[in-house]
Amino acid sequence: MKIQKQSRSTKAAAKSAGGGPVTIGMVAQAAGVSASTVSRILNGTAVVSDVKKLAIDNAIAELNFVPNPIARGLAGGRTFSIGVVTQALDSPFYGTAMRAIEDSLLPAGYNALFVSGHWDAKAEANCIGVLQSRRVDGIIVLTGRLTDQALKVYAKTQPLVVTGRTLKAPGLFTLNFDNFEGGRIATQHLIQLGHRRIAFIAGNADHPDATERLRGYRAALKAASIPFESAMVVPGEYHELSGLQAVERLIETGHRFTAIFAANDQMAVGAALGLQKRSLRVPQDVSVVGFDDLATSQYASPPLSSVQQSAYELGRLAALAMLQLLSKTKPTAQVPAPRLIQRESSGRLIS
Amino acid sequence: MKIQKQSRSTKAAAKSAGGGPVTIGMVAQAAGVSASTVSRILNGTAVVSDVKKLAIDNAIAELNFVPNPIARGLAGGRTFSIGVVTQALDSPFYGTAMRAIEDSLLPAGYNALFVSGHWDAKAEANCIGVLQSRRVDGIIVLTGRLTDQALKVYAKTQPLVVTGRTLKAPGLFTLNFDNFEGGRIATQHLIQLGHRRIAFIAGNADHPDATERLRGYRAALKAASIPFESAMVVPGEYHELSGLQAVERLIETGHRFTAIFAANDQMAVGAALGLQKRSLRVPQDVSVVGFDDLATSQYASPPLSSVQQSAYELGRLAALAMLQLLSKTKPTAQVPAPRLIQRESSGRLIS
DNA sequence: GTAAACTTTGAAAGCGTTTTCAAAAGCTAT
DNA sequence: ATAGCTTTTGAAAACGCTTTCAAAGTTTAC
Repeated sequence: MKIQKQSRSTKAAAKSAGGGPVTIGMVAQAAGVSASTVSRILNGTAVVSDVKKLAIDNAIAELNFVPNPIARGLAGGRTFSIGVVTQALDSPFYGTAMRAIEDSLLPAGYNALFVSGHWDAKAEANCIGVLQSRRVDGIIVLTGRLTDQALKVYAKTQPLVVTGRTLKAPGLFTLNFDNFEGGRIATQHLIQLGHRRIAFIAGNADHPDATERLRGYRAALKAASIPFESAMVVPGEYHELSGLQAVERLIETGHRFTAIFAANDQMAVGAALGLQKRSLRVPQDVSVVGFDDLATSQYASPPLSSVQQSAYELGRLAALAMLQLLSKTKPTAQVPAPRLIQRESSGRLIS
Repeated sequence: MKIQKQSRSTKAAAKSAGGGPVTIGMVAQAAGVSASTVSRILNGTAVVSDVKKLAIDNAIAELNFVPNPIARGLAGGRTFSIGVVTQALDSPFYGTAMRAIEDSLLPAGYNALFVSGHWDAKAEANCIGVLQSRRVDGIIVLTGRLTDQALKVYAKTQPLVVTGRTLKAPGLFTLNFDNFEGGRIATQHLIQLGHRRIAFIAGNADHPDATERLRGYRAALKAASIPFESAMVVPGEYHELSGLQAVERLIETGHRFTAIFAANDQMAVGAALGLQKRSLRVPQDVSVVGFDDLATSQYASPPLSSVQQSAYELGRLAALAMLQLLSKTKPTAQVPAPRLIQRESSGRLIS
């Protein structure tokens, strides 16, 4: 044993000279203590005498020591990384949420591992498998397709924060946006502008967000005693092209409408383009309202009225909740209520 | 030693019953070989007899064994993860590149670790530090602000793929887009449409992409014997707002122009909006051409003419080059040449 | 038939931490 | 002082893998 220690020290010294990574052993040696003690102050897992603490702090600073997260992960079971399952790495909405997550996690010493599930439950399960094999300390799922049941099972193994649904289970925290209310106020806004023939471009029916927004649309119509017409609802797929196609379909079927509410901004932008292609002016001929209030929507032509749903805030709160979950504090965050941002794409009905 | 082995086996058996993670030791035991041998076929580092290979393969399948990347990282020095330094997690252009990187890396058994440098050399250096501490096997830098010198130093430690510049060094591969040519053909396109008073909205001057695009603009003017006027060049910052502001400035200074070439699509979109706010129609009054051909640009109002620079292809090639670097093959990938995509935002000069 | 040269294999030593365990040291109360 | 606590500390084991080393087994060559 003595020999081993000797060899260790020699190697440590050699390494320090060579410039290789600094290890906890080297710090220990420099401070004249054992590695265990260094680990203890690193993790705050035990009290150490002030004099040693000082020596160690100095040694750490001097050697510029950074603990190796890989080794930490192996030994301690904590990797200080949080897995984030997003659906598309290039989504304008979730991109902002990812930025917020990174911004919030980094100061706490955590890294985010982003993987994308492509809106597919199986791919998502795969992602979670990858994240688990990488021993992430927790997982944030941005609005996926997994079943509530599956999520509850995952939550048993590690902290889980999920957006886009409401669910209660130990180790699980959900953050849900009031899509119903969002749909309602968007429609109400158009009604208040005098519109009564309001088309709705829906999202995928198997997407809970989408169905909630539709419900909001119907509720607003009902409140204004406007009869619901199923022909005014056309399916979309949350991207620009489907918004454009939806408008074509609406026009071709010959249904009159003076306003369009699209279930997200991307479809709203596509719809606006579709209208302009048919020489319909926005908002003089048709008003358009979107949903999400993407950063780019204020620069659309014309700038898009939309239901604000702050992706940044969503990401920030998700990260915060995860940190709380990890520190055994009960998260209580609440997503801000929907708010209508009126811009130039919606205007008073000109009869 | 015998005792230790005994205890290990016991624990392995217990774990297998308990449902905890399957380890290489458990596989070894099930197949009746040593852990070393299992490791060997896992990594293909040595020949093992067919009979044992079969037994091990079966055991792996049976136990559903997945090697622990953390342990692998510690022991072997390979983590099967590639760090990606992007500048903004929510950039439409780099988002697409990230998607391509993930798409290309996953099938090869690698994961991507995305971190963002926020267009700041210091933050970028920090990112690289984080990635290194996580022991990534290689780093892809998407067009950062670090100096060539710094990159060369990093390349000495681990494989490095960098986009947005041309550089030669061992362990370093660069992937550069011909921004000069892109700027040239965009301007040439406008000239061919009859425009002679073409404004240029530039990107940040400390961004090599931006200066190259400006050079291309000037070259095209020169080729057409159009004198360069510095008043026709206004600075921008690669986002929509700066494009809008640039147009305001151009109009306020009273310089006549019939076309605008913006150094990226986001500024072009902002510029189009700025023109429309002044009741200038695009393209009837002013033609607009962008750069990057973002996915959303075809849905702008009007759909934007732009210089295509495939972010997906860029990401794909970067990932591919990284895999080649890791397998000691010399990467040879080349970014496709710029191509002008003509849409409705640019039209013949109506005099 | 034996020496020399490979080939296949397992034991054991790492990789850089954390954590358990027990020893050492410092107190308190008798 | 001394027994009995509590606090601080270091040694060593553990995490799950890779890799080195050497032993055992197989060929090949004379």
